[in-house]
Amino acid sequence: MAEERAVGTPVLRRLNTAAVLRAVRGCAPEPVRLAELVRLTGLTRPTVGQAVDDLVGAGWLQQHDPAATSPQGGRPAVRVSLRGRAAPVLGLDVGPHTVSTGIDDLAAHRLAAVRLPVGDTGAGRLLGVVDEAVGRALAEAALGADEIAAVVVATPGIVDPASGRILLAPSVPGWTAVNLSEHLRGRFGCPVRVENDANLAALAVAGERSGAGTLLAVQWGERLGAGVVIDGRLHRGTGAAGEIGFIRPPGEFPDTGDGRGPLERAVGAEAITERARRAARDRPGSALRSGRLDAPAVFTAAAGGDEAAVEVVDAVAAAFAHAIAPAVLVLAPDAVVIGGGVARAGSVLLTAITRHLEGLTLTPPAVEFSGLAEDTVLTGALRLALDEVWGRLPV
Amino acid sequence: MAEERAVGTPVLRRLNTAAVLRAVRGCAPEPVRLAELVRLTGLTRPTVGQAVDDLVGAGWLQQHDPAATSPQGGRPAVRVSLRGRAAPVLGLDVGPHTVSTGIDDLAAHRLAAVRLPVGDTGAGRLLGVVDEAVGRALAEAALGADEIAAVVVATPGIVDPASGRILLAPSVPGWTAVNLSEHLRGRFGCPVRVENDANLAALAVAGERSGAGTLLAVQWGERLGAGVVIDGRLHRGTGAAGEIGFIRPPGEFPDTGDGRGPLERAVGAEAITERARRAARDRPGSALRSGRLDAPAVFTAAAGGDEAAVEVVDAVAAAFAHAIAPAVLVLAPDAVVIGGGVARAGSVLLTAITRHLEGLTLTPPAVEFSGLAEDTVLTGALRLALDEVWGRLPV
DNA sequence: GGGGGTTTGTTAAAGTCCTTGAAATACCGG
DNA sequence: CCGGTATTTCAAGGACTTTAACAAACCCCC
Repeated sequence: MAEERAVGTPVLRRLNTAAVLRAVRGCAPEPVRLAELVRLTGLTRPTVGQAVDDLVGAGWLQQHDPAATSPQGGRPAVRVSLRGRAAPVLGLDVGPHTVSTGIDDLAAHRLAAVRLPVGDTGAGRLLGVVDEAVGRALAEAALGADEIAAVVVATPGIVDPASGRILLAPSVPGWTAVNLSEHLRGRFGCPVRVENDANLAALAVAGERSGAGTLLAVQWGERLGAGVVIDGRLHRGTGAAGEIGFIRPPGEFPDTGDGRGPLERAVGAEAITERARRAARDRPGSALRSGRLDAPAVFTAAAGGDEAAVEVVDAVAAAFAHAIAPAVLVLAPDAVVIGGGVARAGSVLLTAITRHLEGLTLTPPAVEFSGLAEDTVLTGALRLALDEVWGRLPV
Repeated sequence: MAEERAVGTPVLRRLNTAAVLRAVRGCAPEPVRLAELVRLTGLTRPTVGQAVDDLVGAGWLQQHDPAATSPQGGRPAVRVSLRGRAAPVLGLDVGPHTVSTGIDDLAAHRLAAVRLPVGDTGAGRLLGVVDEAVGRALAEAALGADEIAAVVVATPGIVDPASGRILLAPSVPGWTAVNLSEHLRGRFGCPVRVENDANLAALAVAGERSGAGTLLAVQWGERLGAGVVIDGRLHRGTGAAGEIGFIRPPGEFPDTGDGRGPLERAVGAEAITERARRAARDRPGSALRSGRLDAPAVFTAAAGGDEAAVEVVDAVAAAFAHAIAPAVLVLAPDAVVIGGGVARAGSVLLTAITRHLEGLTLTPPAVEFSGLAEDTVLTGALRLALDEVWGRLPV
């Protein structure tokens, strides 16, 4: 049955202490006056005082000198702020070419950031690079592995929610055989969560926007992935949610044998280049025939009005819009945010996608580019780790 | 900022009383011994006693005679149960042909059920039928309109979550002009919520299954709609979530001018009949040429091995699978449950859809028929209304 | 330099609630 | 009529928050 927890008076203390801690977090990174906390939490002065004493004692908060800033005449206020090092979290983005890791403190301050290239692909080698990146980051933050409060790892492929095992990762050969979460759990004494990279990127994108609402965040580069964030929380479904790369768009796109999905073969960065190459063949005057031909070049040419490039962009936008339209109809997201390499395409692609989606959906979502840079996935991993820590407020 | 509620000792009482009430609900409709509640809630005897006294005083619980059932030797236990009439809820399913209404008590006991046909279509007339159905149901349950604690109305079309206005309802001409929620709010003193009918059906289907997980519940008849339920909660998105009828499947399906979406024109019950008619034309021996030709007949013929019928069913299944595959990839639901008229098709359709989905998705969901009967939508409306009441436990 | 004003911190008493443990109650079977 | 059993009732004790009054520290201004 619904085994409810017994509720005695001590629970009140827990609740109030947690409320105070959250209030302090809401003001981070600024130190807060206790009187301000009274106003924020609605609790009374003695209660807040008690809670703050407890939190300082447990290492969650640090007291500041009353010396600084005395705004109005009156007794100098005690000011407290988050003691970030109380529960630092580690994020890890394991990609086929690069391993990025970062350490954030409780207040989301970056304590360390390390990025290492992966020379030759190979799962065993990758694990070594992961270890080295983690070691360097810990050294940079001057922390021991046992001090880390939560670890979140981003990896391509599908992750089993329960075990953290990687079930499918076409882009890293042999990667599914490695039990990454097991490996890291041995090194850290805290929960280690492995999550799909596109999902974490979605979380990062959602963090940039307002909390509520539904978001479909697409990562669009050579490969395509997406994450669904509903009211600030990641939607995982049975585990493989957001795998838009395997949507089958109209038309035939032969299997490339490298594990890519149909949509990736149709509108991935490489496919865009290939489309442009074919389009340029029939257009002697096209800008696509001169200079280096890659996806950015196609978008630049389209922005300049080059007919062949515009056609390519429109075809790509149409294929993408048709592919995601059913999902947009079912989810009715507030926005579709596009990140990854293609996000640097400029507005040509955006407007085309918007136009096509308008004809295919009932309440067309806003279509936007993500403003986040290369470390989107890492940001999302750290964000999820922080959420995890804040979720189990161990006051 | 995060305006936290002040937490004093009285809050404890609220919490515990609510826990007791939930525990009683968990045992409904059976009366519960107080000692049992102590075990269920983990609270102590005096606390439970206090809470029960409060709840009986407020009318939420009713005490039973100790006369009945004395299982073991010992002092007869005080037994309490939900006083259903404390907060009855009213559900309303407004369809183009029928208006159904029902009243449930707190324990989800049906107190009244009224179903009225709508003679001629027309928004004004429909409103009159709604009023009559509500009036009859109230009379049947011997309740006044002011005693109802929550009202949920199911309507076709897209509903604005904020105002409750109907934004788009192709199947009922003029229906968007009627402010249904305003009309009912004038009659009831409680919250009135208007919700898309397919969404409510989804909620009902989810209620039949275990609580957690992601569910895509499709209503498949002349028209197609769906609802998304995630961990027991309805996903609305911007308001139009689940409108799968407007997915555009491959192939051309001319606009019929009655507001139907492309997928409805491709695989709706009527489209199935039309497909069968065309298939039968070329097959002199087909079972489809004899007898009445409608969707059930097609499925029956396919189950019997009729070649033309099998082809039709397979084509329909393929179109449906292709249409929802992108949504399945993005959502990764545990199950796709199909209700509505087509759900009585038998397993021919199911297996065909399952087969096609397996090739189109990474983690194919279970595809099932809903076991619920005609009043699925009404059940969902009542369920949501009850959730609403239980959500704002006004202890 | 001293007093008023202001803001904040401190402390003790009171109130509310939950818990503990012992005693009382009510029914059964023999 | 008497133990046995399960439940209820009652009173004392402990934990927490609140209220309210008081003390501290700083500013400004005369």
